[in-house]
Amino acid sequence: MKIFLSNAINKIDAKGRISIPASFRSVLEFQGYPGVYLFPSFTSNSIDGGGMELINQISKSVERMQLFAEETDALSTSLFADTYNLTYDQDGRISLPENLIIHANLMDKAIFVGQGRKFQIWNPDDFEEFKKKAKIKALEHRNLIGPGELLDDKAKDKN
Amino acid sequence: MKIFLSNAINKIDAKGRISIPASFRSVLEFQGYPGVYLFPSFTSNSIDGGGMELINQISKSVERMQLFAEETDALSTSLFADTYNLTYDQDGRISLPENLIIHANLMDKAIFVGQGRKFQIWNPDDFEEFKKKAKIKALEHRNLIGPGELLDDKAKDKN
DNA sequence: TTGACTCCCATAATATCCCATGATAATCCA
DNA sequence: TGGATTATCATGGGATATTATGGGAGTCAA
Repeated sequence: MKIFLSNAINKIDAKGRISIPASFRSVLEFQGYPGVYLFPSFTSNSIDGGGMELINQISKSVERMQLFAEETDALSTSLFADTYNLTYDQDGRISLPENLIIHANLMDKAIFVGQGRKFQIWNPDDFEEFKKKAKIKALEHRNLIGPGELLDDKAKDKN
Repeated sequence: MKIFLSNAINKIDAKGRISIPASFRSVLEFQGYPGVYLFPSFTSNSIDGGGMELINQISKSVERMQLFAEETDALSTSLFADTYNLTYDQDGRISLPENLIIHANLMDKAIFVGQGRKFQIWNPDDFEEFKKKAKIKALEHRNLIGPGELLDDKAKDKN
């Protein structure tokens, strides 16, 4: 298995720990390192997460942009300053930094949502909200996906 | 054999397990991995299923998109958050996630329906219902099928 | 010493492994 | 050909492994 799939609601315990879903852990470990990279999402009140491959991809895109030094600094600061590299304990749990908990409005539960290359961590209630809108948006942008794959005839007919 | 053909009604046992038809399994394994990818159909109360080829196609489409954009998050959430990669036991059985059972209204039986590149899992009663309507629609559109062509996606895409 | 963080173990729920059985389909052979 | 023997398959169930989670005890730093 090599991409982040499915979703799971896990509990944040009294010590502030939360289990990373086992299937996500196996993706992280497949990428070569038993740790996770987390940072606040740019576009929503959620946490973006991924493994080595995601961080490498981000680094490369920054390099490719060939910006002036100060611009690169500014960009990489905003990208990496709030990025945390956390290792989980032998039971697969991490303690989320206060920073991220606030950004994602987390209380006693959080949902891990697979998004392929990366995943997100949401307050379950907020995510339900987002998911409804996401589905509508996804249908609007279905042309970005190859012809005839996922959204079958009925969806296409809505054009 | 390399595409999903024919159909079979199998039982969901007391533990929630169901056998994937042997002929489907051989297609999945032909694609290189003894596991199955399932997600709720966008357009009906059924489950879409396929193997590595299906998921690779989807992944590639999303990889081409911008990493940090609302549209990307929306689309990849819709595509991956409810997609499950299940491996079957040595008897060819899987346990369906609660999520999918609810979406497809499954009780104690389910029908696997081959659709070429992918397949669907239905509540058998719902599928009968759907089939009736599909047949009527097919008759209405029979003129769209050119000589010597089958009712596959290539033919349909000509719409 | 307090609080934050690990490490380790316990537990309950669930998922998976492994073997047995009955049914059906395929093969064989006189 | 037709009847018997084998395979293959779906399914049942006991045993085992995995997972999420709770909590005790140790470590470290301020």
